[in-house]
Amino acid sequence: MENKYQMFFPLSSPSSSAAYDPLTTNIMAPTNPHVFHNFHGNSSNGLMDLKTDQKFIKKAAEVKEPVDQNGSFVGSETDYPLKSSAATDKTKEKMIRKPRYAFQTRSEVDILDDGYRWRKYGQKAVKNNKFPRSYYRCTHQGCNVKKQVQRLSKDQTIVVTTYEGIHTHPIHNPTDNFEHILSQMHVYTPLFKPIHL
DNA sequence: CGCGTTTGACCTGCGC
DNA sequence: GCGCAGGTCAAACGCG
Repeated sequence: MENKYQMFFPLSSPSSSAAYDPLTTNIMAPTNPHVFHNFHGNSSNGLMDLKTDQKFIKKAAEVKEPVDQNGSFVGSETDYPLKSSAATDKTKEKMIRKPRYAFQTRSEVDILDDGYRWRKYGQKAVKNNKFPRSYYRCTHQGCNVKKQVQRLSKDQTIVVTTYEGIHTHPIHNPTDNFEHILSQMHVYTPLFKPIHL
């Protein structure tokens, strides 16, 4: 299988402000692929360095489309209960806010092998999109990380992957991890300006 | 047999 | 209140 991915790194600001409250959207600009190496959990790195003092985020704003119209990476925080039936007023206040990161890759395959083991737990048809969205959960015991994978209706060569949560364990297969993928990846950054020009 | 996928049902939030 | 859409569950099924 060919492992050629094109990644859409963060752009400046979303072109459409309708669904993007700047308070709910974290634009990240990794200067090198190593920020992804710590995807399993170090909040001190660039990728995980998110705002933690945000107010309650309206769900509609965060879930709609994690990616802007230019096809860029955005991240946002989400907060909703694992099982919404338990979401009383009090539990809502205590709901764990999980960081959520979305990015696009140009790939022929839907599933990017990032080194973790995922178990698919659902698939849903998405409105205005002829491609279904797949829901995955990390199979590692005690790790509650989820991800959603979806192809863009506009451009079916683009795969949108949304990670939710932080891995609490090492990568399952270090020889085929996300960094490895990145090393094979074509960086597609039309508006992204590297630090060293 | 264990693990992962499929898929319909179910639940909840939101907009009207 | 109702309908829609997103997200999750869980039984059935497939595969190695």
